[in-house]
Amino acid sequence: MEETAAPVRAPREPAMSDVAKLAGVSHQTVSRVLNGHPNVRRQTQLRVRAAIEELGYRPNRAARTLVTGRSHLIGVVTQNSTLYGPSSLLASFELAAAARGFVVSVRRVRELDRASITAAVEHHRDQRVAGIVVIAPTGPADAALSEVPGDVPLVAVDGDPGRRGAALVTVDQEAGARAATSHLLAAGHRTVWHVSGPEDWFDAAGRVRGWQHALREAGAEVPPVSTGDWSAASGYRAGQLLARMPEVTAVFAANDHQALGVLRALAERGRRVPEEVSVVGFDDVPEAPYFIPPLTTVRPDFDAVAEQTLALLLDRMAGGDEAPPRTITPALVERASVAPPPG
Amino acid sequence: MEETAAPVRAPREPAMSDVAKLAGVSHQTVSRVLNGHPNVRRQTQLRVRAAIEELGYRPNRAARTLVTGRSHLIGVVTQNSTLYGPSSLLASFELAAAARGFVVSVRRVRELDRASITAAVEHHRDQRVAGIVVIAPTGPADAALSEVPGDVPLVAVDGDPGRRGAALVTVDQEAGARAATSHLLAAGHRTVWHVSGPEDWFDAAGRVRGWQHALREAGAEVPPVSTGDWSAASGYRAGQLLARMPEVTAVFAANDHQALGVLRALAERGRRVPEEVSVVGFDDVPEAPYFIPPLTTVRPDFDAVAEQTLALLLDRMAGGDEAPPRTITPALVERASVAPPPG
DNA sequence: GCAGGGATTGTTATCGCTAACATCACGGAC
DNA sequence: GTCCGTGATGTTAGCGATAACAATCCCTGC
Repeated sequence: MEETAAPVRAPREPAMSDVAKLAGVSHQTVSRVLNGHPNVRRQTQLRVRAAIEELGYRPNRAARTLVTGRSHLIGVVTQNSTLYGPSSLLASFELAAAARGFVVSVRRVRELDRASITAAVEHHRDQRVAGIVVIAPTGPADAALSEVPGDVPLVAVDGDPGRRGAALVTVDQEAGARAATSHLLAAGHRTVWHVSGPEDWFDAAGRVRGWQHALREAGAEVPPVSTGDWSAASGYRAGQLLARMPEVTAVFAANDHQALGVLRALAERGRRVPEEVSVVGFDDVPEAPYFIPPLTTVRPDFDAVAEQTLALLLDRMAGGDEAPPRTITPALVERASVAPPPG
Repeated sequence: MEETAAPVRAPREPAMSDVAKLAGVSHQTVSRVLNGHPNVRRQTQLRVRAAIEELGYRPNRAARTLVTGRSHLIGVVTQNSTLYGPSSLLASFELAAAARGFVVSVRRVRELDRASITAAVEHHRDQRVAGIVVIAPTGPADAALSEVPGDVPLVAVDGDPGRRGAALVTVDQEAGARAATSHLLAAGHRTVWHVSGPEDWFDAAGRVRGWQHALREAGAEVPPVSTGDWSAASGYRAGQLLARMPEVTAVFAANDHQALGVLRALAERGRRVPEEVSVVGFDDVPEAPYFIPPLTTVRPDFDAVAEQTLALLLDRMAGGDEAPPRTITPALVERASVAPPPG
C-alpha cells in the first residue's frame, strides 16, 4: 500500500468560515449564533454550536476588535509598590472587571510624577483600550489626567477630592480620620497626636484634615504633625520622638504599617500600649490583629471602591458624562490598642 | 452668507492610509517606516514621520495582530490574595514585561484548584495571548497545567520543583529553609521548631524539607511541625502552643506574617524574644525590620524570579524547548530576633 | 390566488494592517 | 548599447470578524 504523505496543513486555528462549512451554513450565520442574534432557527443554532465544539473554534478577538472598533480591554495605571491600599484595590478591581467580561491590563509606574502617568496613559491609548483607570493618589498624578484627551473614558481613583467635574472615586479619608480621632478622644485622651502619610498624597492630606477637624470640634489642642512616608520605618522614626514625650497618650497613625513602627518605638522605650499610650492605624491590613497589641484601625472597603470604579467607568464607556464622583466611607475596627489614658 | 453645515466627519482615528496620503507615499511605505525596514530613502522616512506626528497617528494593534497572528500580550494567572510573595512577584513581572514592550493581562483566581486554573488559562487562550505565566504554588494548580495543549508558550512559577521537563522557575525553598535553620543551630539552639505553611503548597513543603534536612545534618531532634496557612492568625495559634513549652527556644516560621503571629503569642505569654526564644521568618516583608523585635528572615529575590520567568517565556515563545528549569536561591537577612538560647 | 411582511439565511463590503509580488529607475559589466 | 541586479516604491491580496443589504421562504389576510 502506497503511503501518501498527508498534506502538511498549516496549523491554522479554525476560523469562522471553517465552522460555517462544517455546519453547512454561511459564516454570517455562525456570527449570529455567537452574538446571540434572535433570528436563527433553533436547529441551525444547534448545528453551529456542535460544529464550534467539534473544531474547538474560538473567535478571533483581534478581528472582532478591528471591525467593531471596540475592545474589551481596560487599562489600569498604578504605582509600582506593595502598599496595601493600592494593591488591594487593584486586586479587587481585576476581579470585578473579570466578572463583567473585561480583560485588564496593568501598567505600573515607578514614580507618580506627571510624565510617568502621562506615558502610562498613552501606552494604554496605543493599545486602544476601551477605558482607563488611574490610581492617582498624588497631585502630579492627578494633574496629569487633565492633559489626557477626552476621547477615551477615564476614571481616577483616590484623586483630588476637590477636583470638579471629574470621574472620580475616592475613600472618605476625612471621615475615617475623624472616626479614629474621636474614638481616642472618647476614651478620655486630652488630645491625639498624628503621624501622617506623605504630604503630597491626597489620602494623607485628607486624614490630616479629618484628624484636625475632630480635635477642633472637641476643643482639643492640635499638636504638630510628624510626617511619614507610609513605611514602618517612617512610623518608627516618628514613634521614637513621640515615645520620649510623656504628654503623648494617644497616637493616630495614617496607616497600619506606620502604626507598627510607632508600636515598636514605644515598646523599645518601655511605654506600654494601650496602658500608657493608645494607638490607632488606618487600612486594616490582615496582620493588624496580630500586632502587639492588636491594632484598632480604620477599614476602607476596597471591594466597594473597585465596584464603584468599574460602575463609573462603564457609565463613561456608555457615553455617560453626568455621573457624580463617588465616595466610600470607611469604618472603625476596634481592637486592643486603645484604652483610657493613665492616671 | 449661507452657512453650510460642515460635513460631520466620523471621528475616525487616522489610519495608515491617511498618513500615506499626507506624506505622498503608499501605505506600504508607511508600514515599512514603522517597522524599520531597511530600504526606505532617508528623505521619505522623514516625510512619513512628519506626517505621523502631524496626524497623531497610532498604529492599530488589532489590525496588526490580525494579519501577523502574533500579539504582544502576556497572560498571567495568579491567586487572588495579598500574600506578599505572589504579589511582589507579580509586580516585578509586570515591570519586566513592560520594559520589553509586552502588555500583561492578569487573571486572578479565587481558588487554586484545577478547574479555576484551567478556566483562567482558557480565558487567556481565548484572548490569543502570546504566552502565559501561571503562578502555580499548589499541587492542583500545577497539575492543571499538564492539561494545557502545547500550542501556547507557558511557564509556571513556583510549581512542583519535582516535575520534569516543564518550563518552570522556582525559588530554592529548601536552601532558604536550611539557611534559616542552620543559623539558629549555629546560635547554639539544640533544635528548631517549625511553623509551616499550608501543606499543599510546594513552597511550604520545600521549607519543611530544608528545615528537616538542616536538623538531621546537625544531628538535632526533629520536632513535630505546626501547620499554618501563611496568615498571622495561624502563626498566632501555633505560637500559643509553642509559648507554653519551655523547651522551645527557637522557631522558624514559614513566612514573616506567621512569624508575626508567633511573636505576639510569645509576647503575651511573657516569653522574651530573642532572650528566651529566637524566631526566624521567610520573605523579608518591608515591615519585618519593625516587628518586635526586628525579624531575622530569608529574602527571595522576586525581581530575579520575574526576570528569569520572562526570559524563559521569551525563549519558549521563540520556539525554544530545551531551556532547563531555573532556580533562584534566597538569602538570609540577619536582624535582632535571633540570639543564643538562655542558660 | 396573490400581495405583504416577518423570519431566516446568504452575499458583499469593510475594518487597518502586513506579506508577497510587481514595477520602475538607475548604474555598472560586458 | 543592452542586460541585469539592486534599491525604492507601489499594488494587490488576504487576515477573520461584523454590518448592511439582498434574497428566500413561509404564513397571513383579503
